[in-house]
Amino acid sequence: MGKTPAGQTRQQVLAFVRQRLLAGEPPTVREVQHAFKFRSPQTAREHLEGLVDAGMLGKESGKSRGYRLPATARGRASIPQVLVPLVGHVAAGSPSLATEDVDEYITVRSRTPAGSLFALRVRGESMRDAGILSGDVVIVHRQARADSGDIVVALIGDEATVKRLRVHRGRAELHPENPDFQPIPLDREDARLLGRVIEVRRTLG
Amino acid sequence: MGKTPAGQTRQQVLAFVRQRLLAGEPPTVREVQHAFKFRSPQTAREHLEGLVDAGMLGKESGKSRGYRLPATARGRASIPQVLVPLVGHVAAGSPSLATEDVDEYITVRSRTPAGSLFALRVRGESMRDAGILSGDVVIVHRQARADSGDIVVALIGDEATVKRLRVHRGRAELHPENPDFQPIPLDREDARLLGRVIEVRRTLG
DNA sequence: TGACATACCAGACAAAAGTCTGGTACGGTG
DNA sequence: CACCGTACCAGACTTTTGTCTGGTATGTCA
Repeated sequence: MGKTPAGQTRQQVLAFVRQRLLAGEPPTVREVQHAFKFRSPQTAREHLEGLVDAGMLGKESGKSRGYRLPATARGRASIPQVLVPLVGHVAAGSPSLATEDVDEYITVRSRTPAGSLFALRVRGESMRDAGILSGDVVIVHRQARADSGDIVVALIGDEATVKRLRVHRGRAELHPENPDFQPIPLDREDARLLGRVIEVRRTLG
Repeated sequence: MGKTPAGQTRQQVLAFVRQRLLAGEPPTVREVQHAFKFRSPQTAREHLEGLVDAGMLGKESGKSRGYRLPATARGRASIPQVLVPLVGHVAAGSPSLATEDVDEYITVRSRTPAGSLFALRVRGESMRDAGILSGDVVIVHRQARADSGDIVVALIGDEATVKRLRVHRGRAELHPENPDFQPIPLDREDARLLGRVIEVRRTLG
């Protein structure tokens, strides 16, 4: 019936599927069918399989909602975007996601797997001279070790704090970047390194 | 059988589902079942539905792979994301995109239409005390006017510069936030306000 | 003109996945 | 102790979804 010019519908199908995939909701064949008012799921399937054959879509065959972004576009060209939880409170116990209350998710461009990143809102002015102000959001890569000079997040007792790590005469210390604050030795019993700050973000009015 | 302490498995199920959702691949009930080696899909379902009842998960009932992030987490996430061009060089002529060379695009969460935003890499230390360092990326909302106190981007001659706008005795001035630099009056012939900085980003190592 | 490709449809089958009924086992609690 | 709630299981039903077979219509190109 209403035949469209060659390749035109296909591009629109690709755009539709891509959008859904980026939203985290892979569409079904029939969802594509209805979005384009096809009267047969097969029509949608032909477009989808065509895009897969052309390498413009990936697919997990047989599984429901199995169409994916192509492996090429994910691995090579651009740095993938991951959703990072902004945790309002870092629990003293486990560094796992489950025990922290998540306020919202932030999109970060990183090659790091999503699970190993979290975001934290900074309180206080102790890192002022490093350009990290109160209210800023820091993206943190979970890691138990860091190099001297790295800006890190550590758990002191029950509180998460952002400082610069300095290894001074073989002893690790957390150095604030503000002359009003004092360094904190990291070898305390109740101190633990949570991760390294890989990005800082600040929103202005 | 292997009964686990109350609520423990549930938290792990939540972590599992959340991770899958963030990866853009919502799991099926049976995928959860197998991930936790339950012998009945119903067991997985009970945990999932429990998490939905507790408001920790959302769900599109009946549909396959229908579990979602809870509405609370999505509410803010639903602020649209726009792709903002990171311009390497701000042309002296027009403030339009076409004449600027775009290095890459950055994802920003903003209700502002995409066309009215651009991003710029900061050079120099003139805004050091405002927490904006050399190499930082600022997201700028194009606007010809701004309030006193706003951090703005202005074109001075052929060069874009980031400063704080101060209206001082009726005269607009661009104030650096670094005592080593001098304020610049904005009423010069070759000066023009490009926009207001709405976000600052810094990537560390 | 015929061979071929694209775009689409009808209707069905089969696998995947959501859902339900009815259970067992264990721990706490009045 | 009986009672309730949590954690789990077996097995089946139903819907959703992927897939297939066999078609029509239209355009291109030798």
